[in-house]
Amino acid sequence: MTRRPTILDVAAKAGVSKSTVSLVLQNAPQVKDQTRQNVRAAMAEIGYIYNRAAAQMRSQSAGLVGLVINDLRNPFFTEFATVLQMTLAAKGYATVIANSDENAELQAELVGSMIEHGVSGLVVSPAYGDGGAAFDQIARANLPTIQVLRQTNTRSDLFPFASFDYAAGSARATRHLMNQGSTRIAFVGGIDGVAITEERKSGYLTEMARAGTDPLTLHGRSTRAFGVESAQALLDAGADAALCFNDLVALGLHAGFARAGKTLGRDFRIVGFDDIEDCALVWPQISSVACDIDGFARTTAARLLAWMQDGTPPPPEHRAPVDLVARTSSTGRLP
Amino acid sequence: MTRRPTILDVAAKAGVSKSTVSLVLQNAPQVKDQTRQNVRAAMAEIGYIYNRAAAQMRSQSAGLVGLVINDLRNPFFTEFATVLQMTLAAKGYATVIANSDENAELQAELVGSMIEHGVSGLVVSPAYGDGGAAFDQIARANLPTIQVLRQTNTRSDLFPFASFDYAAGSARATRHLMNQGSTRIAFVGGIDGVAITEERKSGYLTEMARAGTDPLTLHGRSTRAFGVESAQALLDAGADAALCFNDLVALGLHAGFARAGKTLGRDFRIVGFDDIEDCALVWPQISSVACDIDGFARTTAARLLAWMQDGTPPPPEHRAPVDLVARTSSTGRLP
DNA sequence: CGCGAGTTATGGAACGTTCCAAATATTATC
DNA sequence: GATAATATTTGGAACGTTCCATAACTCGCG
Repeated sequence: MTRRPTILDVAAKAGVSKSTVSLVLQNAPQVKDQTRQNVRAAMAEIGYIYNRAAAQMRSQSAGLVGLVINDLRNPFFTEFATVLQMTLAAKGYATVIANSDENAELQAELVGSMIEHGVSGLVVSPAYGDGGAAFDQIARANLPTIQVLRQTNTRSDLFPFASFDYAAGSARATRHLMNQGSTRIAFVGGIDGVAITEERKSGYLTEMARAGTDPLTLHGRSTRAFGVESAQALLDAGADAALCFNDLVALGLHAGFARAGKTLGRDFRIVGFDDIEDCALVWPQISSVACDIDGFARTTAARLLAWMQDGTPPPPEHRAPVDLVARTSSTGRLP
Repeated sequence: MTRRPTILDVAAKAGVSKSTVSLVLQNAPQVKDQTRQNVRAAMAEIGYIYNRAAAQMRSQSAGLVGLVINDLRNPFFTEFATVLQMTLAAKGYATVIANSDENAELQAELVGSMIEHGVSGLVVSPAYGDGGAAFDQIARANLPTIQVLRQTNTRSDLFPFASFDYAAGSARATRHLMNQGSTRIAFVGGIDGVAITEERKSGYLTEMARAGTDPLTLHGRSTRAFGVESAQALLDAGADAALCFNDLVALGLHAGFARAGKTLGRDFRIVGFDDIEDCALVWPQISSVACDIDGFARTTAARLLAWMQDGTPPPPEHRAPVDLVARTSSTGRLP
């Protein structure tokens, strides 16, 4: 096994200097087309492989972006990660994706590893808990970093925050349920006290207060399993509708009510949050507050790129609009 | 903004040579504990950040592993990717994850980019189509690479293949449906002619032949949407049970039959494939051929590590056992 | 105190790029 | 055909590590 060819070998083969080869590699405009072709041919012929580590060492940029997600198994985050990765790949950046699994310590380690790998920027959906260590490292390395979907660090000059306008979405969904005739509306899922839960609950609380009705909240982990369990609890509490913290909870309720022999949209109304694909693919279909996660991921990628390349940081806080998608689970109408 | 400190700065601070600092960085045993501590303290004090690019350039290893997945949005693959990444992270490797989105051309690009980034090994669940370019590149770079879950390249000496024993699983599931009293069993989903479809179908065909019954296949994309559509087609064809290509199709059928007013487990029996979490979290619960994807991911990580570090390649072909999990959708019994 | 055998620590030479200033080739202008 | 202007190419010096051969310590023992 012979050693990998370098630009020196390419240069020798093509009869030019290594500098010229380097220029070709960087698509510099000042090389003659003829030369460029010769060099390209030489590269192909000897099977040259670009050594990014060497380039990075000299130029301080690796064409690498880090993505740390608190729960990669959640389809909402998976979709975000997938679209972000694909958008960045189209711009020539590779993405190091890691799942912190809601573990702040692990998150700090992952961030450290990514910084060592020379990422040029980071996108973080932070884990709950003490994220201090992770963000300190980032601050020290002075890396463009966007906090998405959750904000655990309030230094929004350093770590601008981008998310959805959850409060507006939950208010909208609550009014929708009221308009459908529901009177005992519950809020289900989300861990009490956590910022995102409070946001997604705030619109609900506002609307309930305005209507003069007492709120009814059932907090817990935002999983299908929790949703399954909660169905009976809701019936026992005399609720006739629920706004769910996210679609996983809604899907859980969906199963729970099916088990209890209740028909969604008629016996009980629910609205989910995030509008993941599954909502339209179960029966009855689930209404949900739609977050355009694809568009959001693309916007995030664009902002990160602008920050990394031109040094223009995104606004400290950004709220993408959300939209209510009414389906059978809240309207009772079949599509 | 001052420049990042290097080992030279650390060395100066700690009053040792750069070589010693390097030794400490590599946890070499021959440095005195006292010295090690001094160096560590110096690093902490000046906020030293390890420069992996420089290290990689010299030592030819980046502590990076590439993972290319044909469909990262599929929960089955997401789970695999997540566990693999976390297992590798525990061993000090960062994972570059990319979604080829079933696009062979994109896949080749992604693989190229990963090789340039100096990955020490690859795990690929290949896209259908001409994967030649991607595998040629890998072969040229001579990188340990495991093909998982799908095999598009047959050079199993270079690209060992690891997957599940699908044929056994589908036979098992088919017999199970027969034992429940189903007589017109269909196979639904999977693209005709594709290797994995044939595998997952083979056990079904064998058992049907043995029972002297004509098989009934309904091929198509392996998505929930296809499953939703297929429910009516199955009823029209007079089927009374279905073995699904994967759980997404089964979940689609689940919704489709709910829409048609049919009760799974009584009016119609289905068994899915992969046993993703959702199967137990919908109602009625879906029977499925369980693939221990977590264990599989961990095994894959271990084999890749062994190959990268000790040069011992895994066996050319590995089939992890599968298990049938019978639930309401095929037995009619409530849990 | 001097010696040998370990232990620890060290300076210099890689590694394969990019960057820079300067050299050389080409073209336009008179 | 000479000169200026522009287009293209080029060597050499970085970049921050690891590796290697060698140097400098430390200790026990005669």
